[in-house]
Amino acid sequence: MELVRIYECLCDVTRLRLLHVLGQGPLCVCHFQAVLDEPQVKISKHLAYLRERGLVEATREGKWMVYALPAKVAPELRANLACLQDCVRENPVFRHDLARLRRLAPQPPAAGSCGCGSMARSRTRGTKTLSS
Amino acid sequence: MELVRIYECLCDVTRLRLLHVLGQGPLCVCHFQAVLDEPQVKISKHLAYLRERGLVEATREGKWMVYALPAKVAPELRANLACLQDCVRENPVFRHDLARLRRLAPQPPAAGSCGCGSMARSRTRGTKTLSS
DNA sequence: GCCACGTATTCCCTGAGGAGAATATGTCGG
DNA sequence: CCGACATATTCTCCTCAGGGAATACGTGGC
Repeated sequence: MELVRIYECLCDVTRLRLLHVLGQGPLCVCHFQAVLDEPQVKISKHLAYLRERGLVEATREGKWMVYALPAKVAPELRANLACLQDCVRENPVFRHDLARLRRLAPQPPAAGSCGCGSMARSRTRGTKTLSS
Repeated sequence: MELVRIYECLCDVTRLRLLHVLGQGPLCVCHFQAVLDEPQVKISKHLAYLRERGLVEATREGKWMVYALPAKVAPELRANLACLQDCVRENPVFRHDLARLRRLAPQPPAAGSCGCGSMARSRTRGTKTLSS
């Protein structure tokens, strides 16, 4: 069942958040880190998971990997993504993600720049490596 | 995340089939066995799984346990069940389940009878215990 | 060629979950 | 009380998934 593979992808909050944010447009990993405030390895692994199963596609932009929903989305996936967007519309976590996304990139990141360098020093984790 | 719990329930074909069939109305375990053609333990465990997570409710009818979608379904669940019904509409397995369901119970099983006794000797599994 | 940066992969540990066989529980009819 | 039936639970085995730390890889700048 193809459908089951999709649901397996939706079984994790991190992945839900990734997909939800991707609904707004393509994004690079460091942006995801900043938006979700989760460690790099976590983001990266979940994106790999989604990629293996074809829920997202990745393209290299210089040093950055930009992830996006595939150009042609299967109907079942499309339906479920719509359903997801609908279900989390009022959820604080997901709203917060969108808020941070907009704060980071008022306009969609232009290909080739990504803007990652200019923003939030992506700390590796709660390790207070900063301001110490 | 409440939503994640729902998706976890949708990660297994057997459970998808159970929920799909339940969309047609309440059903007892032996009917499920006949409709899905799966062993008793499998059906039973997956129903228990769904029940723990509140996706289905169970009531005893004499010797039979009748499972049904809960009276009040949470909006997220409702949305996802609708999405599911939509996604599997053309899937052979799920269509087949519905076909067998209709063949077994042209009219919804009356509470108190269940009709289980009158129908398909529910074999425990592919074990050819019958006609030998 | 080396370094810094962004990202992916590996390793290790832990826990969940699916399958089946066997067994237990609950309910009814006698 | 016993036996038949419907269903649930337990046990064992196995695979997969998640988390984090450490490390590898790829790219661009000097």
